[in-house]
Amino acid sequence: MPARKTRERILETSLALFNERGEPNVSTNHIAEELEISPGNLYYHFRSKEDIVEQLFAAHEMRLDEALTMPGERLPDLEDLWFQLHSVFECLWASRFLYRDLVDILSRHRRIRVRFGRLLRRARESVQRLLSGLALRGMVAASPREMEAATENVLLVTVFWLGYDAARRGQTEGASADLAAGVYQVMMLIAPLLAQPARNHLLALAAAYRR
Amino acid sequence: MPARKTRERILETSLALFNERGEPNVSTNHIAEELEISPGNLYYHFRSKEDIVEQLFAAHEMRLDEALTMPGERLPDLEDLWFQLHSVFECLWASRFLYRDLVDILSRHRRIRVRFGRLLRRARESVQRLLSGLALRGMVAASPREMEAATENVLLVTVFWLGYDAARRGQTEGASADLAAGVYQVMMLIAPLLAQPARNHLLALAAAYRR
DNA sequence: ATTATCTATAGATCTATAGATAATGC
DNA sequence: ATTATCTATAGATCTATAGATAATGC
Repeated sequence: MPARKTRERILETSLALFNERGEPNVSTNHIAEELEISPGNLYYHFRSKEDIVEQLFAAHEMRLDEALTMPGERLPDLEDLWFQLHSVFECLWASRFLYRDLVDILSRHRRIRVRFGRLLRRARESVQRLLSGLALRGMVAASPREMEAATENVLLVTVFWLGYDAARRGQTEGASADLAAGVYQVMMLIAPLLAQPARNHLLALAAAYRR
Repeated sequence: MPARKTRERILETSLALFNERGEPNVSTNHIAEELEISPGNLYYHFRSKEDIVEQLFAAHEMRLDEALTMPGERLPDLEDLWFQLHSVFECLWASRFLYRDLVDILSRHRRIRVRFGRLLRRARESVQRLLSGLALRGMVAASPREMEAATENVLLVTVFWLGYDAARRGQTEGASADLAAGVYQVMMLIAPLLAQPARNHLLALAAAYRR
C-alpha cells in the first residue's frame, strides 16, 4: 500500500469530519476509526493533530489565494466582483471547519494564526483593488472613508457568514449553508456605495441570489 | 459561609476565565482551582459546566435585552442609534466568551441555541425599528431591499466584531479589543443608506470613533 | 531493507459523584 | 438538622509513543 494514498485519505477524512462536527469535537481516534485504521498508523503519517490541521490550512490557503487573484490588466467591474465573491465563498465552504471555530483554532495554533493574518491582508488588498476599480470607472458615489469601512465590512461578513448563518438557523452541524445568501449580503453591502446606473446593475445581479 | 456568596463567586470567576481563555479551554477543575475551592464544592452549587454556562447566558440575555429596548414614544434618531450601539457593544464585550466560540457553544448546548435564536430575532426587530425610524424621518435614500440587507449585516457585524477583531490582530486571548472600532464599523454600514444631511451627520458622529 | 501498519499503553486530562467532615442557624 | 465543603475516585476521553508485525520493492 503506497503511503501516499493513506496520507491523503487521512486529510480528506479529517476535513470531512472537521467540517461536519467542528474541529474541536473531532479527535485523532475519531479520524482513525472512520478510516478503519489504527490510531498508531495515523501518527505514522502525521506528527500531531495540529499537523493535520496545518496541512488542511495550507491547502485552503493555496486555493483561496487563487480565488483572490484579480483579472490582471483591465479594471475590475461588477461582473468580476460577482465572480470573485462566488469563488471565494465556495472556497470558504470547502474548509468551513476553519471559520466555524476560527478564533479558537487561531488561539491554539500559532503558525496558522500568522498565516491567516497574511491571508486576510491579501484578501483586503484584493477587495481594495476591486473597489478602487469601480471608483476609477466612475461608479462610486461614496466618500473614501465609507469605502475604507466597507472594505473591512466586506471581509468581516465574508469570513463570518457561514458562522452567522449557522447561528441564525440554529443548525450548527454540517447542514448545507446558504452560500448564495452570503454572496447576496456582500453585494448588498457594496450597492449603496455606488452611483446610478451601476447601483441598479448590482442590485439586479444580487437579486438573482435572493433566497 | 452563605451559599449565595460562593455560587456567585463561581459565576464571576467562570465568566472571567471563559472571557480570558475561551470557554472550551476552561475546565471545571480550572475554575475550582482559581477560586481555591474543591471541584466537589463546585458541583454542589452547579449540576454541570453546562449549567454554569447557561446561568451566564441568562444574565447576558437579560442585560442585552435591556440594552435593546428602544426610546418608546418618539421616533428613534441618529443619537439613539449611537447610544444603542454603544450599550450593545459593551454588553457583548462583558460576555465575549459567548461570541468567541459562538457556533461551538450553540452546537453543544441545545437550550442556549434556542434562547440565542430568540435573542437574535429580538435584536433584528430592534434594528428594524431603528432603521424604519430613520426612514420615517425622511433620512433614508436607499431601497427597501438595501435596508433589509443592511439590517442583517448590522446583526452579523455586531455579533462577530469581537471575533473578527481578535482574528485580525492575531490576539485571540483576553487582550482588550477595539470596541470603538466595532461601533464605527456598524455606523459606517448605515451611513451610505442615508440622504444628506443625515449622512454627513452620521459620518461626523462616527468620526469620533475612528482609531 | 524499507515502508506501512497494528497492538498496547503511558500519562494527562476532564466531568461528575459518593461519602465523609466541617460549619451554620435554629 | 441543614447547609457547605472536602477527599478520593470512577470512568471516559485524548494525544502520542514504543515496539512488534506485516507488506512492499529492489
